[in-house]
Amino acid sequence: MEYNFREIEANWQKYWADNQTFKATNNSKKPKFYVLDMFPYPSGAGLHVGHPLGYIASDIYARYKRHKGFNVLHPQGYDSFGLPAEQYAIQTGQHPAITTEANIATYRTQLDKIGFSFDWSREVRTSDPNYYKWTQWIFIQLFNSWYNKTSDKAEDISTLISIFESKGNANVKAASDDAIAIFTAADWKKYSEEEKQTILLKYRLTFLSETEVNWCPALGTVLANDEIVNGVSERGGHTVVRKKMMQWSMRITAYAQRLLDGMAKIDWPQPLKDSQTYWIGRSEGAMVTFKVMPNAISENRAIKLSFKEIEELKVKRLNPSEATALLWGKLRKKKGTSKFRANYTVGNFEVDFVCFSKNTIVEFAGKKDENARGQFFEKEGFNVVYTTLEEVLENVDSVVSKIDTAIQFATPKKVENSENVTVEDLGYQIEVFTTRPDTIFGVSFMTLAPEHELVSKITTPAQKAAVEAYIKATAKRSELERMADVKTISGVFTGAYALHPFTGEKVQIWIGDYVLAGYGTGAVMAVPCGDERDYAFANHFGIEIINIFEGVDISEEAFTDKENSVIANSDFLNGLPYKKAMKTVIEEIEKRGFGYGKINYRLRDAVFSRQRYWGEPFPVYYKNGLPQMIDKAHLPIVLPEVEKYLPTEDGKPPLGNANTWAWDSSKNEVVSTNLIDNVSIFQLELNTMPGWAGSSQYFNRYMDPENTEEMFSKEAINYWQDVDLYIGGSEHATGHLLYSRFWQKFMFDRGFVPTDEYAKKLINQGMITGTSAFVYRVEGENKFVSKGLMNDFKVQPIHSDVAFVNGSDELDVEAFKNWREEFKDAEFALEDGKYIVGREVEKMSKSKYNVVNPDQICEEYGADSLRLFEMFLGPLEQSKPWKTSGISGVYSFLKKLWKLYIVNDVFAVSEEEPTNEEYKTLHKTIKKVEEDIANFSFNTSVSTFMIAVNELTALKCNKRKILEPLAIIMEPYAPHIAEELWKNLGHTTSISIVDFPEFKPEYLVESSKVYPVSFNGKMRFTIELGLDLTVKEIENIVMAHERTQEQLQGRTPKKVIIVPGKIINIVG
RNA sequence: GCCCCGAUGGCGGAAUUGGUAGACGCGCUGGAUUCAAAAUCCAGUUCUUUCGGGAGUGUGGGUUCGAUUCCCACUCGGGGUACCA
Repeated sequence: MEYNFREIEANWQKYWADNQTFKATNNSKKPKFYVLDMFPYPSGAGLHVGHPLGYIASDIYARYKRHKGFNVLHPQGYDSFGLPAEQYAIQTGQHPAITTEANIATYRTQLDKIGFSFDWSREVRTSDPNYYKWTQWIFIQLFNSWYNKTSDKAEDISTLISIFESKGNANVKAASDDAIAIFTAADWKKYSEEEKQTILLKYRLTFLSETEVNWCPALGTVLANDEIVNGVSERGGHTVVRKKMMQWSMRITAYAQRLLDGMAKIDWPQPLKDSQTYWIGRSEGAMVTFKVMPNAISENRAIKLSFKEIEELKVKRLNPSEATALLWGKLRKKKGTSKFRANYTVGNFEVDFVCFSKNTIVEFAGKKDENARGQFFEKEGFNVVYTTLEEVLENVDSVVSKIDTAIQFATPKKVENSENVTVEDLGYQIEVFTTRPDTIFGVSFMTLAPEHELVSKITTPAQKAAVEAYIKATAKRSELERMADVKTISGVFTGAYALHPFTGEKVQIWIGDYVLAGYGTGAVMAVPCGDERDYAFANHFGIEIINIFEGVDISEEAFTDKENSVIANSDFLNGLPYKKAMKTVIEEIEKRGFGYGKINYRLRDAVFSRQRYWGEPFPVYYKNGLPQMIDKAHLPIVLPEVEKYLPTEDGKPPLGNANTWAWDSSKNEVVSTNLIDNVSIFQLELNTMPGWAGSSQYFNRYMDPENTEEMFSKEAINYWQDVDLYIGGSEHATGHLLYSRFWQKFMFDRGFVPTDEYAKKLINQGMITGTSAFVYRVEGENKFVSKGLMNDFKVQPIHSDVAFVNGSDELDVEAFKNWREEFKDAEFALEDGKYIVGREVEKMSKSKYNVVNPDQICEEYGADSLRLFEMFLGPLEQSKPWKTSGISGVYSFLKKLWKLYIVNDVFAVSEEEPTNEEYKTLHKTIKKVEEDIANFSFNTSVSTFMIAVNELTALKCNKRKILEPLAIIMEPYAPHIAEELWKNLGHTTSISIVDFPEFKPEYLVESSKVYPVSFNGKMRFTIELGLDLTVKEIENIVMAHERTQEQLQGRTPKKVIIVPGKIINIVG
């Protein structure tokens, strides 16, 4: 009776499928256990041996837990939306759904051959409308929510509306867009529905905003930071540029602190937690406001805007509302001193129209603004004309005449400064965020990002040309150039000064591209003595460097060791160490009112729109430019058919090609785009969702995947709760694994899920790399020399397919010759009659001809061998190279195991009582394997099995009481052979849920120990002694031993250390 | 630059709280079986040696009776991230 793995494995795979052996029920008396794998993206290349590594580990764990009496949920599915299928569609015209379906079929066949205990009845696919219905539903929930910082959780938008209705927004603490105008309850009630919606959009957890995005022209889409590698796209390696676009964003920043805090209660790998912590980038510090000194600018105030502002305002100007367009049509004709500008900024505020030479602002506010905005304009001496959109639409000419009257009487405001020069004080202020407010007395200059909105306003005439040239030069530099060249120090003085808030001294204001517009406020207070970049900048431009550290020499470099700093030369901070100084200075800043303590996060809100076809469509249509959610009852909004998968000619996303992509709001259905009338039929959103949308809650959908009424029932989520073990790659550290935590917290806040962390334990499996094979071609000849001879020639290494190479690195020359036409007639220089290849460990890839498929291995050695070998390779979390030749070890182990159950070529076990020695082997194996599974140390379990089988073979053990439990403990690792043995042992049901054998320590009790005897820590010989001996007795025996005397050569030992049961060490 | 992980025979790796370094397997060497091959089985396999031993876990130092394991400094390799104020 041979071990016929092909037959055995095919039979049991069929049995499991036919009997739904691994189907999990949503109610059981057993305790639950949820084992999850990161579901794969079904690529066209299929699986290579690296992919199943994590699945095998999780499968072992799941199978083990079934033996231990748990109701195990172990599902699998496909993350089936994504770029490759779409790229393929663009090239071939094949619908991505078709190629995806085919790829999934291949994956399924490959996975089935490995014998996983997945509950396939729960399969999900992110591209299935029945699945993405719920992705759309979550999107709507996010849209209908805001983050209340007071209750520190997401709440329904209705709670925000009721606050607005009763108190306005002045006291609302929310995660929201910056600079939302303050309004009262009365204001709110007067706002039109459109205005209300516009305001609410600034608070919603998913919101539309004009964001600077990573635009990849070659792919025609926006990419997230984690989709960009070294400045180019991860897929395809195309150039990426910055571009402004109207995009959906997710307010993940609202959860920054909770995402940090949550890590304390989850058992995830520390490096992964570290990288999330770094990505979130919490820094504690303070916001400090510096006043800009009044300048001697006498030019007109119609200062050119920075390019950032121009970009922003351009969009507004290009898409004016009807009323704005109408009024602008009139005002734009005014020239000279009556010249107006539309959508301009004054101070920190944006106004609808402004005429600087006449100090006149026109606002669509209806009435005078009593808040900061109105007060600022008043202080600045602006004359504000208030009008409304309705008024303009009704009678534009009367509004124009009102404005004419206003500018007739207006005069520019003049103020006196200390130097008695007539200047304009525009009340500009620069806000900075700093993590070192304790060093504020060391500030000797400030630097603004070139894109900072104040740059254009504060620059003096003398510096104007230089500043503009610098801004232009910076704008031209690509991200790549800026990244490649961080050492060059560049910047320009604006000519303006700020006032130091404590000392009142003049501080130069510079611009420099080392300050990033996108982080903090886009401005820094520069402390050269305490910051390397500030130091380099000051040094380069000859700016003063003030030393405010006690006993530190800063003549060569900045002193950045904050923990060991003591402040000096700083008024009330003198003598204080870092922490105390921080606390003191923040208190003082707050007391004096020019700043406050603040925690800043590096984490940005996540852009959620992709200009792609193959992704989830948004359940959104647009009415008067405002997004409207489609009711849950009408979901899913199914991805429309398009003729071309490329962006449209006018630059719209691929969905712009769809003919049937409009929403009929009365019939509640998707209709032809020709019918759009903006009355009841509207344009649907053209963007699709990013790759991480579908993967952010899939683990919860597995709990109740067939549910058509809810994403999952309350009963299901309350039963399964969360994932007990999650296995997948660490490459998702700052992508999927962060976004899914964010969504889970949101779902928790809104009461949909019972826990705010969805995975208690996470393991990152390491990568399996390939072992590439190289042949060496003599340059200019069609001749290959064996590895040992290559030094005698000038050779060029060429990848050979690893299939042609055996375990001894010997090349099958004939197979290689037949591989490609050009090698047919090649000459081969051998050594000892063999051609030896060179070997190198590289990532598995088609182009390196080092890919090994699991199917090949299953065909040749069987799934059980593959499973054992993948585990045997090394620690799960470590990356390790694959070498097929090694598999013969586990293969012959399985054959040996099989033979234990065979007597005279027939299946037979003896009912005889096992010997103590046989029991000892069994129980030490049980003990070790259970410990190994608990530690995810699957590689050592495989060794343990080998040792057990070797020992039992040596003992010629054929006893049921040993071999039956052995089959059970083998089952998680090698389920097919275990099932077959179990059946042959006379059982009629699957082995998969029988109880795991109980470990009995009494079989491992020893009466003696082979002690190592060391001299000065070096082991010299061993001696077997009874474990019941006392320390004194041991010492007497050892000291009397002839080998001891030999080692000591007459010396008396200084000390004898005896650890009973462990070692004996003689020092002397 | 910063953060993280790693380094043990020809190779993958083992040594769970500091206690016999190299388990288990591959490969290799020799042998048995065979007409031969495959398969299987047996023995050997860290280096070195004058066969008594001696050295040895990336390098240098430290703590300890004892260090692959703990501490300090460094070298090399892999991964992540990047002018974050």
